Amino acid sequence: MAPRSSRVTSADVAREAGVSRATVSFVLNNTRHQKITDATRQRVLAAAIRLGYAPSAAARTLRYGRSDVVLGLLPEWPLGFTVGHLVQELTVAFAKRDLTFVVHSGIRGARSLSEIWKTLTPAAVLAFETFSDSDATAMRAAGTEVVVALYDSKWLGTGVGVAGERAIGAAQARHLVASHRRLGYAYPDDERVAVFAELRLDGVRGVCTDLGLPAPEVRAVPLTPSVAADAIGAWLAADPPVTGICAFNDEVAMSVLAGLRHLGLEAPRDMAVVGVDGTPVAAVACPPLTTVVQDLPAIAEQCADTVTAALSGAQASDSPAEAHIRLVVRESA
Amino acid sequence: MAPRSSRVTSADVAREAGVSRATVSFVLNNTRHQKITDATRQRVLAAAIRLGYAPSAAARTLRYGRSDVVLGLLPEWPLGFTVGHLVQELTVAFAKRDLTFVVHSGIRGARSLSEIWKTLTPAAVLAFETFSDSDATAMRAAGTEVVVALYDSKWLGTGVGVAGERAIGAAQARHLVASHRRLGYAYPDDERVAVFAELRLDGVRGVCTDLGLPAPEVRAVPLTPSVAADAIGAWLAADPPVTGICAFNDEVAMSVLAGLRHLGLEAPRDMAVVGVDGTPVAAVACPPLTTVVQDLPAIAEQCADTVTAALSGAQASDSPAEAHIRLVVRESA
DNA sequence: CTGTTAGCGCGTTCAA
DNA sequence: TTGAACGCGCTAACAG
Repeated sequence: MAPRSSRVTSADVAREAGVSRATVSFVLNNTRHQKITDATRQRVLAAAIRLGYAPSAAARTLRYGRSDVVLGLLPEWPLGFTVGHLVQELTVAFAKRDLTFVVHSGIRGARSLSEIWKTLTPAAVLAFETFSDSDATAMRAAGTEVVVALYDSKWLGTGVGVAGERAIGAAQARHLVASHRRLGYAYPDDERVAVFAELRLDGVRGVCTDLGLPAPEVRAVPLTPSVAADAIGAWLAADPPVTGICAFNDEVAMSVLAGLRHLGLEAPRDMAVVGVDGTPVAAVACPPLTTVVQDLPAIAEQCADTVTAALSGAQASDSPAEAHIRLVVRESA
Repeated sequence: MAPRSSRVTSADVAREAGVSRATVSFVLNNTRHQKITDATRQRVLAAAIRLGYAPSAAARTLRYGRSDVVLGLLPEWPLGFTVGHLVQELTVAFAKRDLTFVVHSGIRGARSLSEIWKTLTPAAVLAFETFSDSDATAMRAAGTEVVVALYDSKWLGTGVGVAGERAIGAAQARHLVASHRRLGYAYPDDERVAVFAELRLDGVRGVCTDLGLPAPEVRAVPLTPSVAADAIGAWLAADPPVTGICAFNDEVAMSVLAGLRHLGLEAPRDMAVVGVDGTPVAAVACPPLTTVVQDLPAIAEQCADTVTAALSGAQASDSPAEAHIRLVVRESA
């Protein structure tokens, strides 16, 4: 590592304003129960601006034990529209609460979890996937207060995470059961998203059970039209045939649509398909895709609430998962 | 801010191993020209492990003047598959070089740029969009060595950024001119990606000019089939008709395909379309989309090389933009 | 040759 | 309002 470069420090400001470093600190942090003359305050503020003073976050972090960073740990699976959007909303939500949200991709080959939080000393860690107990313990020991895995049953919130995913599957199923007696589930061809897929599938199963319908017929549907066509053939060959498909997400749903075209069939006439995510392309699918969208700004707000509450030792209130979910009905179902 | 919690420090390790804190530091950093007995070394290492010692990054950063963080500043526009993938590859590339790559979304409503780098004291900042000179100056003054805007003409590399985007447009055009005399450019319906769109369009223009063909006919194509159909109508009504379309990206390309279906037309018979990005859905488009993909791992490596070179005061070598681009030919063109 | 002492970097805060 | 000390790791200079 190279040596540091010049920097304006609080000592420089103190010298410029003719006061002590302590006074500079008091003024800049509006410390209560420390009476500072208005004249002194102005002198310090002016000096700070004149010199372009920027407090060292490192020193602050060293002192407090943790930074104002909230670390988002992204999963290894491909990041699409939804995760990107959620990250943006989380960034805004945390900014409102004076926290800096940064994201690190937890991809294999990247740095180990411990190296990352050691580097950042975050106030809170928000992970998509579960991490080990030892990691969690170590983080807490290092000063990170909140440690949350979004898609883990340990997560407290009901509006996001586990319950939210179930509600997504349920919403798909409820739309289809109006005109289809037998549902299928188009499972993603990617091990890494299995956690999600299982939860959403669970939601579909729940609706089927509640209505006394047969359990959904699960098939993996990769993003290859010909292979998707095979899955469709099997669904339609069942007795009674499976005609309503809940797809894991819009991509998988569009693959089902491609499979239908491959067989010379048509949605929703021969088979109805519902996706998840409300990606922009879903609107230009063939036919335009009916899909379940989540209210990501609301989810982000709730996440941020939970984290800030935990940071101050309180408990945040939950909002129901259903409130965050909406069905966009287009032509595919 | 709440007070800090307990933490294992180098002093604890020193006490446990029966040596001074200096010795602990020497051992843990493999400091040259400081001979440490193997026995002592083992004792320190053992103590560190036993206690679960994790050096404070804040203290290190305070000492060195900057952290080992490389900050990626994401643009405000929607983050899709490609940016997500690039972030993953950059994370891996920087990890190889012992740097921690984190990303912050520069969305409106988020924290100001200055607050972010003050918080992180990054070794380098990698931005997708240009930032102001005052920001750049302030960052350098604060100890951040490298400050780069990827899609800015100031960027040195030829393989990524500006030159890369031009090469993408050129690749699209070169594929189409084999069988189409008049090209169209499907421009995105989003102000925020105009920087990109202009560069890619420039690449298309260049090929047309070189071959003595008319300049590409530019039309905005939103993600609405009926509106896309209008654009297609205009293209086909031209004299001679525009029959080869370079789309800004796969989404826009798929919208063009939807517009064709809307008119009862078919690609590539009535109009050929080439996308950009190689998104997974492009493979299940109707018809499957021909698209230009970038070698993101290679681009990430080159970015990381440039940054590390700059961090050590050297100059990295460039590789040509064309080497990072590949055409995936499917059915749409 | 091996290991220690001492002080720095910067903002915060207690005691005076 | 301020001097002094603290948080934690690094390293030049020095002692054994």
